[in-house]
Amino acid sequence: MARAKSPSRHALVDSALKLFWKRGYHRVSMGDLVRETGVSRGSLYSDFAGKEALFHACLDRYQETVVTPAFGVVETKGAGLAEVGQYLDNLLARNAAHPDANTGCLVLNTLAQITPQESDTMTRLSAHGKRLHKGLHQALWQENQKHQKLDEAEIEALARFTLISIQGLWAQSRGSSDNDALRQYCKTLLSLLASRMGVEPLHGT
Amino acid sequence: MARAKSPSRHALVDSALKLFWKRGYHRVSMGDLVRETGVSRGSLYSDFAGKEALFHACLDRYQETVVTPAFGVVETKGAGLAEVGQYLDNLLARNAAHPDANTGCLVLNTLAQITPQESDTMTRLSAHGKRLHKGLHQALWQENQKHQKLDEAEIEALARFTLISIQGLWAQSRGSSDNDALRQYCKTLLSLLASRMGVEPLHGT
DNA sequence: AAGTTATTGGAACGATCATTCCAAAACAAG
DNA sequence: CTTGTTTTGGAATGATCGTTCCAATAACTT
Repeated sequence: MARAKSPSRHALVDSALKLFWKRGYHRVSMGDLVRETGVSRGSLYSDFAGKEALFHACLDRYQETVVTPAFGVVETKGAGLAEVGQYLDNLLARNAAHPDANTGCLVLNTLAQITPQESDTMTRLSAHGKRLHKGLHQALWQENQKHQKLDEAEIEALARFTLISIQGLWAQSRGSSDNDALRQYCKTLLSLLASRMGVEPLHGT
Repeated sequence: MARAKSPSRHALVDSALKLFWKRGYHRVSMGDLVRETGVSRGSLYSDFAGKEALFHACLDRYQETVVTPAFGVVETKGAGLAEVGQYLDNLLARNAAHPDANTGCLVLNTLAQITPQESDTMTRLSAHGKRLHKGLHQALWQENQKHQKLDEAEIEALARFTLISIQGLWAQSRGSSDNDALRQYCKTLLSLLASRMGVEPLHGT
């Protein structure tokens, strides 16, 4: 059972993910998906319950193939403010590599496009937010261990602040391809965090 | 010519604006607009070239009736960091007043829902961004006059930073109705700006 | 080779959408 | 009341969408 499909399941989902990412859930039709993935209509519906189920597979794959490679550095034990900076550099590099297609963040794009009624989708989106918050909190906490300048509540506030700021960064990256502005923003964010935490100013890119 | 319409033109646009704001451009049908505004299909199409033209009228009205009352305080001559704080408080109050419907910001919602092809719409959206940036820059510049701690480039960077941060705030306000988190975020943002500019910590709400 | 199973391409369906059109109703002026 | 003008409600149009269905085709198995 479950023979190998002509384009492997991962390749299929990757193609669909690319489409959803660029155009948004509602602006991708099943016809588009058939054309882009090279998989027939019938097969798509036998592999996935429908468009939404396929999209959920894409959201999961997005976590694996996009979020983890970029954000993993912040989630590693021992990560600190420097790793947050690495993560931001990673974002900037990704944006600079594709100056034409400002895709932004799939999760945030989707958040603005669906209604709270689509709760299965919503669950995945808020899980993403929790993941980022947890990682940032851990990194800031570990950084603070070195300088002992802030208490737990302040670390929590800073983590939340960083999370929301990064969301703003993503939103901005969709509207304009002005990479210098984004770079400047990241630099300011890091510098503000550093000075609040008592870290020597970083030699940023 | 141009007799008085049964619901005045402003009332019509206000109803449409409310719908677009809550559900997003693509999720509002002309049928919805007919039902909600109480204006017939025929009249809608004789008053506006189509759905997009009506939406543009809504975007303009949004500037007048939402952005200006909230952001005007930052745009007044002599405004400083305290007025930025007032603006943020205003946002929080608005969000707390409608905890059920997390509408977020109409402009940012739209930004995530349209494609760059719809350039007439895009023009209005980026005008909004320019307006906010200009107001923030002026307020920070004037604040800096009092303390003379930062140079022009740093003010510019801080203004951009604040703008993008506020965009993150809006994005966040759509996903969760956790008003405490938003309040904490605003407090952190203000506190970071204050310490960077050499302002005595504000006695926030 | 024939027989069995998986996959295909596309037709068909029902729903929804923006837009157009127009006869009937409401209204204003004479 | 009788014109002339607006406004209305809804039918008609053409397009797109997600989903279902199925005969034809391709791919394996024996």
